[in-house]
Amino acid sequence: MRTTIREVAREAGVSPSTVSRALSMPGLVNPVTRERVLRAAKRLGYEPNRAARGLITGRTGNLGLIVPDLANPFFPSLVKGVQARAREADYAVFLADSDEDPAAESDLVRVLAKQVDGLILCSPRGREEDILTLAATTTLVMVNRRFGRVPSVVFDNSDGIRQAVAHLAALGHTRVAWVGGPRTSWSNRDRIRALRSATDAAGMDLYVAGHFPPQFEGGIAAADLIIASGVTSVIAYNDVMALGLLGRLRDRGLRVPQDISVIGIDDIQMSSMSSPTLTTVSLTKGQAGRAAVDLLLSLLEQPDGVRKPRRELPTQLLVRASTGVAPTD
Amino acid sequence: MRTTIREVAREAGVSPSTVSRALSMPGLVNPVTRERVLRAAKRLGYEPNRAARGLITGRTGNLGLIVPDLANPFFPSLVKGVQARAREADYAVFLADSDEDPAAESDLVRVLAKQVDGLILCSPRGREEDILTLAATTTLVMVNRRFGRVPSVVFDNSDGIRQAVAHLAALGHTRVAWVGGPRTSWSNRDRIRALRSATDAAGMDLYVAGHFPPQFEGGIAAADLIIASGVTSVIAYNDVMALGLLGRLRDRGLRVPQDISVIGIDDIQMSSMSSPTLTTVSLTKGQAGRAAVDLLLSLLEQPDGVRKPRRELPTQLLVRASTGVAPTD
DNA sequence: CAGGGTTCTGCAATCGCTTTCAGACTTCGG
DNA sequence: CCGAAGTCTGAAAGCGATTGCAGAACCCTG
Repeated sequence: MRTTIREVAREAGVSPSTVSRALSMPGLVNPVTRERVLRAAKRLGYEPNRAARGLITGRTGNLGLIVPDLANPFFPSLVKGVQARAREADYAVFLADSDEDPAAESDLVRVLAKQVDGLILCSPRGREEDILTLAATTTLVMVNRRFGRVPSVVFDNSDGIRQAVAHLAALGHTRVAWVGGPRTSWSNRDRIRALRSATDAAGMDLYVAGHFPPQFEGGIAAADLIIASGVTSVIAYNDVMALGLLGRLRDRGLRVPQDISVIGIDDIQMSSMSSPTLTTVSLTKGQAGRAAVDLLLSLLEQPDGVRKPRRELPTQLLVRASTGVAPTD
Repeated sequence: MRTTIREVAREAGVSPSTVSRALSMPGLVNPVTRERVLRAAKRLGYEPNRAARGLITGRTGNLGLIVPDLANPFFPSLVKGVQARAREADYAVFLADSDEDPAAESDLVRVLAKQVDGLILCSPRGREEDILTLAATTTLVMVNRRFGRVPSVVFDNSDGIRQAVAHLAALGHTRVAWVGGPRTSWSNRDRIRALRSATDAAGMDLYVAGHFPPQFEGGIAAADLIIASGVTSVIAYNDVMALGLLGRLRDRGLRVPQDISVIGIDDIQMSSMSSPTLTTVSLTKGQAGRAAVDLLLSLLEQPDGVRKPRRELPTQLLVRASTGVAPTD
């Protein structure tokens, strides 16, 4: 049986109210009594029952985190960041994986929303209206997507991509291809927009190779188009796809980076282990998780008073072995 | 404001008790009234307050899942399995990542244990006594580790490793090396034991290359030892290490599998994407997650009545490109 | 039609905590 | 030395659900 507040009260020779106050609003209680209460609590190993507290305060002390696919190495890092920051703030985290299924996602959200104080949502493709409805009833922060007045944490894709393009230009490349992710993904749209303006500014030719699933297979599927297009460099929607690309390019007999340079986005662990190691736009995924929690918590404290409910995190090009000077033909 | 049971009661023209019963113990209530209640509930979008329910029933409807490192690709798969199965059973999952730190882990456990009905613990290196203490106060299932009477879900390492050794033997190998994981890891001990008996039975020489961190770097670090040992085949503690090994072997100028065959354990996504693709002992990680939840739930239902609180999941050698016939010198 | 048994429903207690309100005790200025 | 202000503490009322108990209504049998 767990010890309750009454037992602590009895042990300390005070009333339950005093125990409650001693624990959660010190200063309202005489230092001497408080000390006595605290000692009694420790002696009995007392931990307040969160359900009971939540029942009356209306807060659960829990956060919800919804990701589309934990198998995508981008997300574990994010989750770790969320985890760590939430723990520091004494919140526990409910994790749900929607398996890339928007329908499952809204179910999840509905169930989860009741049990948490706030929600962190990575839903690159969920319908905007669904999200707006949700935002109206729950405190929520979106990650990797931005629209309307919904609080969000995103990466500065433009800057990272600008760096990538500058890098390629410096290496003498004039033709670059884009291997696109899902058509409906916000990041994908954001990134290609950034890429367009960067290549325009640099006077480079851009070849866009449609939309592919954001997985290894997507990169494989794109490779032959890329080869046929005759570009000397390619930027992929994410690292996993870039790795797929790398594999298929090699199978087709091309050498990276001598024949073609490849850049990814994300900086997942594996990208420093591939051969060649992958040049990539590094995203601070853990920080994004922490930032999302921070934003969420401040939103919870002052529902309207948050001056800037949008955070944009810096990105950084990481040059590794998959990019080199453009082939001279 | 959320709708409460009283409002539903009023809407349906019955008492709160009846609403409660209609929802959670149908059969105890007249079909006609029940129908009326259900419609009222749906109309009002009623969802029972879990905290309130938990307060009286003593159950939270939550499960806790503690993993050592979400960045290790083994775990996301496990988490997904747990997730999915828990959701089916209408449980939500608290996830905590201990960052491979046993101290942090026990804190986590303490906090989490209060908020869940049961705990799934992946703690390959936690102290046995800590776990026993925990098991005494909480319903818990361990994954990937077995000792005492603590309920557990593990993989049949012996069988997988036997398959791997048989495969190597069939290819003509007579000398095999083991690249070990953490000294204190239960799986590591279990696997090397299995390997010893398999190589003995097959009359093969076994070279054990100490202990390495279970990461890519660990595999890299082991590679030179392996080369120096003169074996023609090697089995690594896990896929990530095997991939590290692959990288370093290539850098050293060895061809896989012509000069040396490499086998991993886990079957992480990346192992089918490497070059060469990795032969590996495949573990059904998702199933393990589901099995852990199943076991936990049955334990919760009948604390003592579970006939076999240990599950062992099958393993299967997956032959890919990193193994080939032994070099003839 | 009386009496016993079912079936269904409502009342009220309760889970463990927070919080309002009022009372008890101090302190202090006049 | 009295009253006002200030400081602590306790009693009690909930939060929103579940559930034991008892009463009401109905069924059936003899």
